[in-house]
Formats: sequence, structure tokens, C-alpha cells
Amino acid sequence: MNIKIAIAEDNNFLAQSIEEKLALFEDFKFKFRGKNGAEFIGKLEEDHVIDVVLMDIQMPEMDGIKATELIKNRYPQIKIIMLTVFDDDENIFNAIKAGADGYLLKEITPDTLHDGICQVLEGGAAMTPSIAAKALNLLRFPEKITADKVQVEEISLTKRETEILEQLSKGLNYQLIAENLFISPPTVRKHIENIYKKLQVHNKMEAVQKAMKNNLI
Amino acid sequence: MNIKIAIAEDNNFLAQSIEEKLALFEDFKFKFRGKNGAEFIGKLEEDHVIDVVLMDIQMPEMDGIKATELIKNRYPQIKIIMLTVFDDDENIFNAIKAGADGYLLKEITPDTLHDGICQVLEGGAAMTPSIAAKALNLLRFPEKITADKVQVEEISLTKRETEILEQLSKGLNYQLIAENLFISPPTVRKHIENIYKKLQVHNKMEAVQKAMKNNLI
DNA sequence: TTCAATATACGACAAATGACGTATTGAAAG
DNA sequence: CTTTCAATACGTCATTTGTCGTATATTGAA
Repeated sequence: MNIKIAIAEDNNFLAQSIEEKLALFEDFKFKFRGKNGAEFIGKLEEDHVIDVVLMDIQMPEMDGIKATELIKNRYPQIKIIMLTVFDDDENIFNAIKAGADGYLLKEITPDTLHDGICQVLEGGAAMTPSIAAKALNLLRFPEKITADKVQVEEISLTKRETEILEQLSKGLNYQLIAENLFISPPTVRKHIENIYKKLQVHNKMEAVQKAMKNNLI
Repeated sequence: MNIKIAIAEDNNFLAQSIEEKLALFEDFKFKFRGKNGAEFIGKLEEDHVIDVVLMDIQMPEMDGIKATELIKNRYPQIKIIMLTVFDDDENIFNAIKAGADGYLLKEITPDTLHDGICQVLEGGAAMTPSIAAKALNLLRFPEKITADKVQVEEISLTKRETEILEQLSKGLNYQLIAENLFISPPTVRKHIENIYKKLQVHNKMEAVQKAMKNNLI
């Protein structure tokens, strides 16, 4: 087995790091690298005997989303795995739309990268569980895709707060939420009080609306 | 770490097989099993100290999709992984819509099952790469999703009721809604009372959730 | 190791909500 | 012409919610 791999990545340092991970496996053969989407496609036209492309998203000239679209158009047999630091809904969705076969984060271990590449070659999709969760969420709530990216305020809820807010959004009252989470109702109320302060709202409905608008739940 | 797991599976043989896989891991504690959705939920109400549910889809009485929907409604914190032999688009999509946190096939190895369970507990989604590929495909080509077979109940709100429900969903209180619509607060309350009866819910949040689900607002 | 953040818990009180009742008016349907 | 339905309005009462306090244990980062 000789799997031919190309990389599209503008950062020299990161590209180097990826190449080193690939070099750990005998069945991988690194072919070439492009510093941006345009250059990459240029090189690909010279040598399109490529099995898998590891594609960065944020690149000058042409980003990885557009490049993926073009490549999938001309070379549908080539598998493309996004390899990026961004895991926001917008990028994930656009990558999938463009035809990506996988979406992994750059802090990946060599073994996981190896697995992912093998999986896409077998027709599967390579994703970290957290990315998979976001993808499922997009499937479940398609309206989020059009979500505004305008006022991305810096609101951060703790894990517990998010958990409680989710239950609030289902219509559960303090008592039931407390039972579910094995804490006392006063604690639930205190958490909710804190949530309201963070979101600058004054009742459940506003909190849920604002949280959904900002993809907090 | 002691992860509490319950199983919904009608087939004794398969249930036994799953239990044996779980038994290989010390951090797993098998709690109980239901032979169908209805029985399972009955048991869950007696003991809801459950972290993860392994849910079959095809079951008598109540199938795993419906059971998932109900459980996620009442106990949103419980993670649910579908464990089934069917990997068709229809079932995958419905499971996701119902709120499943993962979708695995029954011929799974104990180690992969273990990984999947740990992943969902960390907020990720558990999927085999082939399932992930199908899920991505659904995202990419939404038209493949054969129209909602979930029967939309015939709920009809009057114009006034819809109007009021919309304002409710924004977080306005009775007083403000009354001012907006130039009617008295008692009238607003009466309308809302009627809305609750029609939707068979008992508070604002449930009403808004159900209305959105049924495209009433 | 100290400090900030988080999660936990309780009490009190005013305001809002949910659930019930009753009742009048106007408009649409038969 | 009656009957039904939608919309309006009011009252009562128990429960829930929102907003204040205060306080302790844990935890992770500086």
C-alpha cells in the first residue's frame, strides 16, 4: 500500500509538523505541498496522482473551502481532509458543502491522523467526536446554518451553566432540573441568576433566545 | 470513574452480548435493561441515575427513536447512543433529529464501544466513519431527506393566539404583550391558557418549543 | 501557595405565572 | 335565528420565578 498525500498549508512550521507525522508511517508517501489554494491547485494539475489532500482552511490567495470545491469538481476521486484550527459551525458546514471527506483539528496525534486517512480511503468520513457532534447539530437544526456571524459577543458560560440552560430550554422547572443534576433547587436558581447576568437578560425565554442566537446551546 | 449504563434492546441474545462487552471494562456499571421503549422508560423513571443509554431502534411497543425523543425531553443530561443493525439514511436522520448523541452498529468491538461511550460523555458524538459519511452526505444534500414522516399533529392556533405566542417567545411578559396588542393583561393570560390547552403544555417554554417544532411560529 | 472562578446551598420577598372560574360581545356558520 | 367560536375582561389562589442577600468547598491557574 502506497498512499499518496499532498498538503495545502500556508504556514511553513505547521506544514513541516504534518509532514513529520506522515513520515512516521511507511504506507504514506508525501508528494508535495502548496502554500495556498491557488498554488496547490497549480501543482495538482502537474501531478494529480494523489490519494488524499490535507487541506488548511485559512490561506491567502484562495482558501481551503474554495480549493476543496474546485478539486472535488475536477478530481472527484481525490479524498480531502480539512486540517485546521477552526471548529466553528460556519467552517465545518462550508467544508462539508464543498465536499470534504473529513474534518480534523491540527493538534491531532500521528496515529489518529493515520486512522483518519485510512478511513476516508475506505469510504468513511474522518472526524473528531467533537466535530461530529457539531455536524450532527447542524443536521438537527438546519436553521443554525444561516446564523448571523455579525455580533459575536464574548459570552462564555460554564459547563454547568450550559447544562442548566439546556434543561431550562426544554421547559423543565427548577425542581426537575435540580433532580436531574442532583443538586438543590436553590443552586439551580443561583446558576440561572448567574446566567441571566452573563447574558444580560431577565427571564428564561430571553435567556434561551439569546443563547440560541449565539450558539451557546 | 463509574459510568452508569442502561440498555434498551428487545432481543435477549443481543442484549446479553452487549452486556458482556460492557463487563470487560471496570469503569462501566450496567444498571438495567428494558425490552422495549415503553418498558425502558418505565425503569428509567424508577432510577434515572444513568449516564449513557444504549438504544436499539427496532423494538415493539415503542421504538428507539420515539424513546430517545421522550428521554431527551425529560432527562436532557442523559447521553443516548443508538446501537442498531440499520444504517440507512432514514434511521440515521431520525435518530439525530430525536437527539441521539451517537450512532453505532451492533457488530462493534468492545474497545470501540468503550471509546464511543467516553466520547459522548465528553460532549462529542460517537459514530463509525461510515455512519459519519452518511451524516455528512445528509448535510450536503438535504433534499435526500425524505420528507418528515413524523406526522405533524393538526394543531391550529387562531391569529390572535399566534400573535401572542410570538411575543411570548421573545420573552415579553403578560403586561407588555397586553400593551403591544392594546388588550388587557387578563385577556392575554386567557389566550395563553387556551394556547396551553391546544398544545397540551404547561408553561411558556414548552409552548414555544412545541410551536417551533410544528412551525406554528 | 495564594487567589479567582466555579459549584454548591439556604433564606426572604416581590413579581410573574399557571389554572381555575365566570361573563359579555361580535362574527361566522348552520 | 340560533349556535358556535373567537376575542374580550375580571377575580382568585397556589406555585414558580426573579432578585436580593450570605456562605462554604473545590479547583485550577498564577
